[in-house]
Amino acid sequence: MSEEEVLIHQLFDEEKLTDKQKKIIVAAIESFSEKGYAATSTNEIAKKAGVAEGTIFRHYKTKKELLMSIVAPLMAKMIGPFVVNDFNKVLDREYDRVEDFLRATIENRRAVLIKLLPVVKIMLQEIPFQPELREQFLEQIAKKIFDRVSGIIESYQEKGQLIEMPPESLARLAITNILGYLFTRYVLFPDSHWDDELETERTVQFIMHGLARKESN
Amino acid sequence: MSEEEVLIHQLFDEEKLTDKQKKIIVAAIESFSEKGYAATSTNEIAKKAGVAEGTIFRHYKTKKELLMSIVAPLMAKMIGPFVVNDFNKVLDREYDRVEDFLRATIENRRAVLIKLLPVVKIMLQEIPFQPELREQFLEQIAKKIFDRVSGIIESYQEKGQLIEMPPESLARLAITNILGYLFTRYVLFPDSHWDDELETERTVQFIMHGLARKESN
Amino acid sequence: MSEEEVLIHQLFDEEKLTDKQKKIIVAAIESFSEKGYAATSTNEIAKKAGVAEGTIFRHYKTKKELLMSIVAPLMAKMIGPFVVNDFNKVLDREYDRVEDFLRATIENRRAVLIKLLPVVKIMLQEIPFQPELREQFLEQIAKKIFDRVSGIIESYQEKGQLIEMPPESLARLAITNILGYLFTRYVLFPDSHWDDELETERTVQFIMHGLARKESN
Amino acid sequence: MSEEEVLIHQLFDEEKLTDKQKKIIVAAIESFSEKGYAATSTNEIAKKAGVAEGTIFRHYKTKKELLMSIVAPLMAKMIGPFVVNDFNKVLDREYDRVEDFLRATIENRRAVLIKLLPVVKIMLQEIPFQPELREQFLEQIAKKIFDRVSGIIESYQEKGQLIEMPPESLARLAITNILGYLFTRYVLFPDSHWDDELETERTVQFIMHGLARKESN
DNA sequence: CATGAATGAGCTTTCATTCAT
DNA sequence: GATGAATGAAAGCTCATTCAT
Repeated sequence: MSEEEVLIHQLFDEEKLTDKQKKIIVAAIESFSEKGYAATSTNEIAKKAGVAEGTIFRHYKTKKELLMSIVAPLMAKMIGPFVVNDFNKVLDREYDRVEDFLRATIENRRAVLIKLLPVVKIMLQEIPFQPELREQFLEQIAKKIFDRVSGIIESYQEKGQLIEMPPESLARLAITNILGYLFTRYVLFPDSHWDDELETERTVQFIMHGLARKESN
Repeated sequence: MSEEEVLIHQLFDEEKLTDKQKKIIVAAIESFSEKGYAATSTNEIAKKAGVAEGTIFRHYKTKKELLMSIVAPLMAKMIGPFVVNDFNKVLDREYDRVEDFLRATIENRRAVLIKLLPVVKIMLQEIPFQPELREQFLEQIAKKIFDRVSGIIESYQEKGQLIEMPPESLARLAITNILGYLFTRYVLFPDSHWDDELETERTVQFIMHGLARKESN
Repeated sequence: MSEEEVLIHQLFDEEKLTDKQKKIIVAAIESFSEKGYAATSTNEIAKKAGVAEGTIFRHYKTKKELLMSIVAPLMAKMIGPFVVNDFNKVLDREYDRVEDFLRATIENRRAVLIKLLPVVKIMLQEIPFQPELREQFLEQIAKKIFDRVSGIIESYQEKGQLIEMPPESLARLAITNILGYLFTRYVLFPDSHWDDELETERTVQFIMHGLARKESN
Repeated sequence: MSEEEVLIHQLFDEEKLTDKQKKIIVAAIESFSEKGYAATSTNEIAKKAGVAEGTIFRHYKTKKELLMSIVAPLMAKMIGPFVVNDFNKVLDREYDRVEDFLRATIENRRAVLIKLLPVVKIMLQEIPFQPELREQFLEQIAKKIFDRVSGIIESYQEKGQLIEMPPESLARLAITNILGYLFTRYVLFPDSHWDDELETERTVQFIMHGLARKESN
């Protein structure tokens, strides 16, 4: 299975797509992520996909609908692991210590990010300009993840592993660092040399203990 | 002085702009940040600025040149405080403790960000698509800031205030958190209720000590 | 078949043109020859052709490509009769005397000129400004015709019918007179009264004997 | 006096032109002859002339008026030698033989053509598209020259030097050959190697005796 | 289903011309 | 007289979308 087919498969696992549809999606993802949604013409997508321009509009009423059909499944994917019903309990059992939970989360999100990187780029680019997308993202994705993470954090607080601070603030800080790390690693400087394991560990340790030297240690 | 004039003044302090040019710049910033560069037509900018479309092209040979004339000065502004020659020494004296340095830096960058927020949005949006911008940003801005912050961190490490870790990693973590905070505060959720002083303090404390509860306390 | 269809057929005999394409070509020829290439707008051509402006650019990437698509086949037509492989031999047999060859050539070129007159005008107008056209014309058309005519002249010289003079100079003089005649007749003063047969004969006689009165006759 | 000043002086001998006006004229001639009237912008002329665009329109109400102000004096120049009142008599006396008259005319027109070549090009280019120019040229220039040449020819006919044929036809043939020669020499192939004296002589001999070999010689 | 020619609104840019300075 | 900023119409060209085949 080629890399593109993996991407398609990741995004549209259950949906039935014709062969041409897949080609259109792949071409659109490539062009949108390279040049931006507004700067990509449907003609260009059609050529890259090897289909007639009319074929695009047979499957997607408008260019925007094509965009949405790409980005929407990504949102579902992103929220996925956090909305499994008994996520908390599972986590509680699986990861006794916050560090382990963080490490696992980073690895988990990293896997998704790498595979879907172009689609993630498209989503981030278009969120500011597509109110529909923005709303969907903020209320359905960001909020849910945020709430769930807050819940998890609370449970760790109850176990006395985390400092006393409103869980929302802790969630913000934790999420910022995980996403900041992945963003720096894969979007800003993908070409630098990275020792992933080491840098992950540093990020985890930083989240836990900050960067102040402990005098008494 | 209106808010717009402040923005213009902040960006183009030394440059001499005609009245029409200012109007064009203000209109372009507004439209670009609202709808994106590619989705904004020069016709729209002209109307909003109250000038003829031809007037835009008298001052800026192309639409892209107009974009660049807006974003380039921002870059200079961003890098400004970090390239003052003896920044390190000043800081060493002024801020004995890392916390104070962090707090001051957050406040300092916050001021710039608030005033130039729309331009910052434009820059972030277009960096992925304008290779010229991207290169300028990465090599001239990001790298310089990164190096300078690394230097500052080293000096605090030498004073024994920071943990032993490659300064570059520490710099990444610190910058991520400051920008992540400002981004969340002003770009993602500008409309939420924020207790700025408190949240700044939390961010600083987090950077210093992480979010693990200290057993010995 | 209308006059326009004849023109189109003459130029694009083997090519397959859609109906709209034919209309565009006809309209472009008309406008270009009347107002000149640079002074004709694509909007005007579209209106005259009864198609949308976009349709023009679907078939021809640029306005210049439209021009070239009109003029290029003319060049092929012009060179046509001179590049038939065994042209010389045929001529040798067919026209024993130079006079007969001249007369036949004038009639032959006249027929092409009349049918394609507007296109000829366009070509002559644009040769000085389109380097591509100029080069193509000089090297591929003018040179070939010139060489072939020189060859023919040489064969008549060998038969003792023409004076001793470098064939190139003779060719220049002969061609100048034939084209000069046709140009005067059809381009400069098409509306004067012309006795074509008589004037052709005069031209032929002039080319042969000049305009000096033969004292000894 | 530079080459440009010579050109200006040749065209506008008696007129009083300001320094800026001269620069405008020179720049316009250069651009018009290189790119064509319609394809030359006033902005381009202004830049090449080193004046403000407004200055052009201070001297010439429209772009077309600028064109006319360049081409009109050329027409006067062209007709010049032919309208001197007693041209015929002078010629009769000066050039007893037709050959000498032809030779002198070629040399005379050659001098004008070389100096004013760019302006001649402009005129030839624009005659088909500027009705005003066309009319002026045909009725005032071509006709007058034609008539005068016909007259001269008649006088040579009366002296028994030229064959019996309507003088208009003879005039057409003679003019065609002189212009055809000069056009080939200076416009079509200015860069070829030319032995001017020899080629002139050949042209004269051809006009006189044609290119048929005289059996009795 | 798929095509691709056709559309016409809209795009960026250029133009000749005006006019306050 | 000279300037050059300003104009807005018009230029060449692109676009998302439609529809007959």
